[in-house]
Amino acid sequence: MPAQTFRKLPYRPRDAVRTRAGILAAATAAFAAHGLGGARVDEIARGAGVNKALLYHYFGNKQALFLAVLEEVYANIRGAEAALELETENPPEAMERLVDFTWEYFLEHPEFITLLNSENLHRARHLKRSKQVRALHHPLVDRIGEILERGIARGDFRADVDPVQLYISIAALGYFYLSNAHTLGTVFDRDLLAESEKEARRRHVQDVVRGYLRPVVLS
Amino acid sequence: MPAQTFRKLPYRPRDAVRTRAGILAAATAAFAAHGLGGARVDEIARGAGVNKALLYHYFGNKQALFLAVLEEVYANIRGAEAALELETENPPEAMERLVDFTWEYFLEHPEFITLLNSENLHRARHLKRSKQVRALHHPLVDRIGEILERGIARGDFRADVDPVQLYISIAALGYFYLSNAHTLGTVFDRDLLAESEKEARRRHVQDVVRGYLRPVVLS
Amino acid sequence: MPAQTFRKLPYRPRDAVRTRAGILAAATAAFAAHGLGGARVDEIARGAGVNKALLYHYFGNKQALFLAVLEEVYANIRGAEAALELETENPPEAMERLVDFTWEYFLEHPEFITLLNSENLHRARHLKRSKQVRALHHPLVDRIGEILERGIARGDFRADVDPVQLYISIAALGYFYLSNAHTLGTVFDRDLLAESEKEARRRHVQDVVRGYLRPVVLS
Amino acid sequence: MPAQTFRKLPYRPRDAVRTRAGILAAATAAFAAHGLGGARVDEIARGAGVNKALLYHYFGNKQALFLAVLEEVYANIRGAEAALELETENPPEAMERLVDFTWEYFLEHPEFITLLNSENLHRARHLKRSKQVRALHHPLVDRIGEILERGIARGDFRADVDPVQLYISIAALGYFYLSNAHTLGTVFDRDLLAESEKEARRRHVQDVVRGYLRPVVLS
DNA sequence: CATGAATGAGGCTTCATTCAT
DNA sequence: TATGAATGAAGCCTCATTCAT
Repeated sequence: MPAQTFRKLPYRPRDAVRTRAGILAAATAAFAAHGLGGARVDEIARGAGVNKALLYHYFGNKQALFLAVLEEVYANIRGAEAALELETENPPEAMERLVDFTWEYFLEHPEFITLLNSENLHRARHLKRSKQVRALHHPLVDRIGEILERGIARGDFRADVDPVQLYISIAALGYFYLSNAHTLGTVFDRDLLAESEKEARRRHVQDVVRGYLRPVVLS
Repeated sequence: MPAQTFRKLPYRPRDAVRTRAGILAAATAAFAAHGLGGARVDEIARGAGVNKALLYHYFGNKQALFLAVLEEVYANIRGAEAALELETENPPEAMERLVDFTWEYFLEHPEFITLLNSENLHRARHLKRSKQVRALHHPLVDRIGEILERGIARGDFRADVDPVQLYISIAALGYFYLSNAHTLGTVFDRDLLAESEKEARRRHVQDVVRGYLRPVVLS
Repeated sequence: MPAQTFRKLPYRPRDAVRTRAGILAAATAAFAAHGLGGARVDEIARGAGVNKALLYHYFGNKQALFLAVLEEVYANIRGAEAALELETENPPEAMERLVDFTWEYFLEHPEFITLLNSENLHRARHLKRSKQVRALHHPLVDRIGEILERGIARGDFRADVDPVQLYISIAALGYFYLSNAHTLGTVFDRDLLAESEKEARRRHVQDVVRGYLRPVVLS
Repeated sequence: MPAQTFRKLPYRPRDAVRTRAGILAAATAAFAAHGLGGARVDEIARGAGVNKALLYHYFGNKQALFLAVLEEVYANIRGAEAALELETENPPEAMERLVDFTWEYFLEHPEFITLLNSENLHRARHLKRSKQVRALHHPLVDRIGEILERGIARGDFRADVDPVQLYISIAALGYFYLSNAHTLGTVFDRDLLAESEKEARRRHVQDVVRGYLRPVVLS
């Protein structure tokens, strides 16, 4: 009840930047929890502590707001990723770091998963309109390519690896597990989100990627 | 089954069964296309060529209908899977068959993916109520376990593999690619659903699984 | 309060034709009173004693409902007009009847005027989509043409009259007076809608039309 | 008018007058295009290049702004009319000039028509509050009365003409044609706003007024 | 078994207007 | 004088569901 007190009293920010960010945050939460169609504009406005009309003033409509959210979460993950130290002497270690980062990012940002699922249900209709998002991903592919090259040169990795395929697989192994944890947990009767299970999955994913990348030995 | 039957015209028995199946088919299509929240009861009824009230008569409400759809698609995939010949002499080949089957099933049954995504958005709320679905999955885990055992015994596979983790990974590598093809295709600027790309993915998935399962060689 | 009683109790018609007509009537009243933009769907539904959703079920949207109203009022005026006995021996008398009818119709159907004004504000956007309305007006032009021909032949009328221009003038003299009675009354400080004034206008319109149609005498 | 004036930059005096006029012009355009209810305060402010709050500062509210617009357009038409040279030796010529002026004014000021229609939809609620508008119209009636008197005295005109009725008819013949051009054009399948049609209408209106005013000849 | 008619609740969006500076 | 930020009220429309036959 104190929160209310703060919101009701003269805490109307009148700070466009902060208000906009607040709306975006509330929208991210709502879209993540219920999907684009399931989220309620009313709830978002309430969550941001503003009037619905203001939301429309800033973002135009629900779909544009959804796109803004998508662009932000993409910028966030790629931003965090960019901060990784991957240009190490040791390509397998770099790869391990990338795998760990990806798994942990999904784990700590469940909204990323639901948001992308929702966008895919709509066949990426919104994202396709984005002008920034493509550019965000070139560096990622380049960096993975460089790690692979160095690793192949050193004999750490097998030679025939497509960086995009590899990245999709790294993501897939974590994303699918988390995205579908509820149905998988139900049908396999196993609490996949228990801490120990999550740690087991992390190791499994590392194993799969490492195992796959091992050079092929001819007997 | 008196005179009425004749007076009221083509009242073939089993109509009820067929009508029910028609509704289920229309519902599958609608839920797959738009998700649970996005599908319209009106559209389902129209698609099945029946009155909305009849749909309620048969299934009670939208959510129960959704669960019926889920149960059906799970039964379908597990049924097709069960028909696979995996008890071969050659465990790597059996594994390859399972991987191919899984990839191809997802490819040919895109509804399976959207339906599960939708159910996961709802944290498997409906599926948890199902009494049949769990039983459906025991054989799957058992069979994978058997293949692994035989393969390990023969030195085909590494020794530390959890069948459930493995199955989740096999599914993940295909499912995520297809489920997120639209966003991935957009951000990587690549048509992941082109025939050649799909075939490349199939090979990649095989490579990953085979690579992972290779016994660990100590130098 | 008895009306309510009837509406609230099992007087849900379940008679599609009657319900539809009721909605149309309520819509006519509302659009006439407030224009297309000013009328409220809520008010229309309440006026018809039905739920808003039903209105959308029958008419699709507000604009389609507006068009349905327009088509109905046009059909009504042209229908009433068609019932006039104009094929008399005496063309001036026929003309007089048409003038009187037109004036009185506008007087007794003020909704016709506001509806058309509203549609003209929208540049006839809705009416242009109508398939029926054009056909409705051919007979009118033909009949006026015939009266004129006979009158000219008999020396009752001047010779150079375009039937469409004439009809527009006959309508104009009454329509504008009634349509703009409020502003005209205000600026000229005169109650143009008093009974005596209306009767005076009727005579004036007859005078103008008769005066105009008189054959031109060369001195 | 101290230092501030120089510090705050181009604060020309009389800006207020110009700003007000700009708002009025934008409002006239918007109300003419969409009616009172259909016009958007936002659009008016944008059109005037000012902040919405300023508009409220100057005019109080939308309805008061609408009244201001009405008063201006009435002042404009009566002002232009007053500049006509009607006190000629030749009453029929004076009448012809008035008819031409009226027609042409409507033609060149379509906003006048839509604004009055909108005000009449509201039963002249705003205009009735105006203190200036009534006074504006006395001279008009007087002048028409004088022309009529002189013409009757000279035997140019019939004797029983009410100046207000006559003016209303002169206005009606042009106003209704233009106001309802879209619906009339649609139902009669004729482009009433083509240049040739407009010129034909002008001549027709002149014919009707002249024909009506001709003295009644007793055979 | 099957249907057409009807509805309550709620969703997205718009808009005139006011506030704080 | 002028502004950008913010809002309450309401408008159009949709949707899952029920009723009466």
